[in-house]
Amino acid sequence: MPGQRVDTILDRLRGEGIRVTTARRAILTVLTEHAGPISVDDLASAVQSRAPDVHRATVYRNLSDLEDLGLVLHAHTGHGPVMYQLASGARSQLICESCGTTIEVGPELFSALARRAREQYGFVVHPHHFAVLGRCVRCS
Amino acid sequence: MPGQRVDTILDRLRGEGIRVTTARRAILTVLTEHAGPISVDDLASAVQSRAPDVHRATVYRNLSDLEDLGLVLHAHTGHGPVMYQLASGARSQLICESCGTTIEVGPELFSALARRAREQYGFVVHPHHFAVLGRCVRCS
DNA sequence: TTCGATGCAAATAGTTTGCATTCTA
DNA sequence: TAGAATGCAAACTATTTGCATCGAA
Repeated sequence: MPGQRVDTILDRLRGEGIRVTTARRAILTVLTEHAGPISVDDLASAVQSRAPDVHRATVYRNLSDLEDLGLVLHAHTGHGPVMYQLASGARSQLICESCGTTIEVGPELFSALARRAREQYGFVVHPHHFAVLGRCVRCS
Repeated sequence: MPGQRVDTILDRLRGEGIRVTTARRAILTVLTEHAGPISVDDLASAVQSRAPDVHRATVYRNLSDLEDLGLVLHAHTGHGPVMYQLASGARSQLICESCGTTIEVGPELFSALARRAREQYGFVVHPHHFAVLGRCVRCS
C-alpha cells in the first residue's frame, strides 16, 4: 500500500517534469510509512538507513520543493524541531512544554478558534502549521 | 506610570536577593513601555539606545531569569523570532504566514480549544506560548 | 547529451556558554 | 569585599547556499 502511494506521488512529480531520484524516493517512502509529523532529524536518519549517501542538505531541499508543490506540510513546535508530514490527512499536535509528550489531533479541535479568528479579524487559521503548547495530564 | 511599575518589579527582585543592574532596569523599562510581545532583536536595540554597553548575551540571560521568576513570558512564532512580554496582561498573537502581519488577541479566543483539549486529553493549553499561524484578510 | 539534482563545505542566524572583569549590596 | 552579573569571544544548533560533479530522461 505505502509503496503504491509513493509511486502515485512520483508519477505526479514526473508529470511536473521533476526527476525521480534515489533521495526523493527514499524521503517520500519514509514520509508515507511514518504516520503523522516527523522531525527533519528523524526523517534524515530513516532516509540514510535506506540510502546512506543522501545528505541532509538534500533532505532540506526536497522537503522545501515538495512543500511548494503542496505535497508536504511543515509545523513549528516551539522550542522543538520543525516537523514534516504528507499534506493528505495531515494532523495537528498538542505538545507538552514540560516533558515533550506529543498528542496528535484532527483539525476539528480548532474549529471554534478558526471561526472566531475569521469572524473577528478576517484571519484564516492554518491549524497544521503550528503546535499547540501547554501541559499534558501527567505534568499538570 | 511605567516607571512606577518598573520600580515595583525591581523591588520584588531585590526582595528575592537579585541585584538591580543597569541592564536589568533597561530591559524591564523597555518591556513595560512596549505593550505586547517584542522580539529579542527589537528589545536589545531599544535597551542599547538607553544603555549602549548592554550585550545581547546579557539580554538573553536576563529574559531567561525573569521568565524563571514568572515575570515575563516568551512565545514562539513559527518562522519568525521568539517574542517576549511581561507576564501580567500577556496577549497572544495571530501571525500571517504570508506578510507577517501580527494581530494581538486576548486569551478568550482560545477558550473553546482549551476546553476541548482539557476534556478530551487532559491537556492544559498555554495560549501565550505559541502564535496562531494563518493568513490575514489582505493575504487570503 | 542536457540540465535538474546532489554532495560537500562554507556561510548564516539565533542562542548559549566559559571566563576574566566589573559593580551591586 | 564577596559573589552576582556582565562583556566578550567562542561554541553550538538548525538551516541555507555556492559550486563542481553526477545521473535521470
